[in-house]
Amino acid sequence: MSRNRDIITTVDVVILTLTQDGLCVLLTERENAPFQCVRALPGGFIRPDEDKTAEDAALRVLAQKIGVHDVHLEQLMSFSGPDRDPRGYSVSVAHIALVPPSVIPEDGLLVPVRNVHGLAFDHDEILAVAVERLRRKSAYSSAPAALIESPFTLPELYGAYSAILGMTPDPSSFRRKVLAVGAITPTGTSRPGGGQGKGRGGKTYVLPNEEVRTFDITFKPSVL
Amino acid sequence: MSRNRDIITTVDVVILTLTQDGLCVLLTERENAPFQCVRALPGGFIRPDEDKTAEDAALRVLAQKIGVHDVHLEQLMSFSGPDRDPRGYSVSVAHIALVPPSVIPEDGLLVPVRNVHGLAFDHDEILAVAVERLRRKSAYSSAPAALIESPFTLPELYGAYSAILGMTPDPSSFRRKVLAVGAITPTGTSRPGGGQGKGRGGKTYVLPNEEVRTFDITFKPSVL
DNA sequence: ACAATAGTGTCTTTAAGACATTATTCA
DNA sequence: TGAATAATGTCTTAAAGACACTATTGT
Repeated sequence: MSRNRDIITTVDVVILTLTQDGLCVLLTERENAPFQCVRALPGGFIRPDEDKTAEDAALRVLAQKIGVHDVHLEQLMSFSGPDRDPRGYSVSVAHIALVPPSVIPEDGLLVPVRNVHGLAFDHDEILAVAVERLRRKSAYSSAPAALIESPFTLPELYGAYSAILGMTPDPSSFRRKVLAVGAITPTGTSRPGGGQGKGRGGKTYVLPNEEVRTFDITFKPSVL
Repeated sequence: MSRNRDIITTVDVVILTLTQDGLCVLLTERENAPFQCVRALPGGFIRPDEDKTAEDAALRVLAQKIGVHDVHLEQLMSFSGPDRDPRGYSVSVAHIALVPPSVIPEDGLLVPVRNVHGLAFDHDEILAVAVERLRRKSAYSSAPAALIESPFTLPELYGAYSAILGMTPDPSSFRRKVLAVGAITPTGTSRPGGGQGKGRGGKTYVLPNEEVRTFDITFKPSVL
C-alpha cells in the first residue's frame, strides 16, 4: 500500500510565443527514462530544500534545464493521478508563460502547437489546457501583447490577436478599444518602414508595467 | 536533506453558498494536531490508492468528513511551500464548490466570509483567492445561480448577483441580458407569493444542465 | 381596494461594426 | 509619384442604462 508521502510532486511549464508559424511552444527532448528521447514540456521535481513554492521550482527548472530566465509565470492548474507518470502516483503543478520570441534560446526546441502531439506523460493535455486558457484570455485582455516583441505597433498587435483568436476583428474598432481601455501605452516614438520594410511606419507601444490588462468586453469576429 | 517524496500532498475545498447573511463558507473545526480545535477549510491527504485524482480526493474528503455529496468541484489553484503545514513541505490542490444552502448539512459550520479569519494553515489566503475568483466570475457568468436554491425566480437571482457583486445592476437590463444569453431556462411554472410571501409571484428558472454559463459581457454598476 | 412584488416597454446613450478617407513612409 | 501600410473619421447598428408603466398575487 502506498502512503501519501510516496506521491511524486513536480512542476511543468508551458512556454508560449508567437512567430511567423503561429503559436509555438518550447519543448525539450527528455534525456532520461521515463520517456527517454521523447518530447516533453520542460519540468522537474519540486525540491523542498531549494524551492520555496511550486512557482520557484518552475523558475529553477527553466533556468537550469533550458536557459530561460526572468519570465512571468502564472499557475495553470494541477494534474494528478496514478498513471500520468510511470514512476508512480504524481501531482504536477503546471504553469504557463507568455513570452516574446527573443526570450527563446537559440538552440531551443520551438514547435508550432498545431504540430505538437505525442508528448511525454500527459503533456499533450496540459498543452491543450494552456492553449485553451490563452485563447479565452486573449478575447478579453492584452495577453497577445506578451507574445510579441516589445515595443510593438498597433498592426503588429492586431496580427497577434488575429493569429491567436483565429479571426479578424474590425481594425478600427480594435484600435479604439485597445487604446480606450489603456491596455497599452504609447512609447512616443515611431518605427520607420512598416512591418516588412514597406509603407508607412507605425507608432510603437508597450504593455504598461509589462502587465497584461483585462478588458470588460470581448472581441467578436468581424463579418469581413 | 529532504527528498521530493517527503512532500505532503493534500486537497482543500472552499464550499461557498449564499444565505441571508451573505456569502458563506463551510468550515470544520480540526479534531487533531496541527491546529487542533482551530477552524479550517475541509481538506485532507490525497490517498494514492483510493483517489484517482486530486478532485476525487476532494470529493472523498467532503463525503467522509462533512457529509457533503454530489457537488460540482472546480480546481482553484495549488498552494505550496515549506511553512504552510507544520508537518513539513506541502502541496495542496485547492478546489471550489458553489452550492445552494440546502446542500449544507444541518450541523455544518457555515460562516459568513466577512467574519472569517484565523483559519488553520494558509486557509485564510485560500479562501480569499476563492472569493476573489467567485466575484470575478460572477461578473460574466451565471455563477451566482449556483449559490441559491433551484428553481429560482429572476428577482432571487438578481439578489444573488447584487449580494456577490456588491452592486445593483439595472433590473431591466439584468433581465434582458440573462435571458437573452440563455444563461437560465424557464421551468414553465410560477411560484406563488413572491419572496417573503407578499406580492406577485414569479416565474421560476433553473440552470440548464446545472451548468454555469459564461457571458460575453460584464455587469457594470448602475447609477441608481 | 390596496400594498407589494414581478415583469414590460421605450427612450436615451454608449460603444461596436463597417467602411470610406486621409496620412506617412519607402522605392 | 505611386505602392504599401498606418491612422482617422463618420455612419450605422446593437445593446446597455434609465425609468416609467403595466401585471399579478395576497391580505
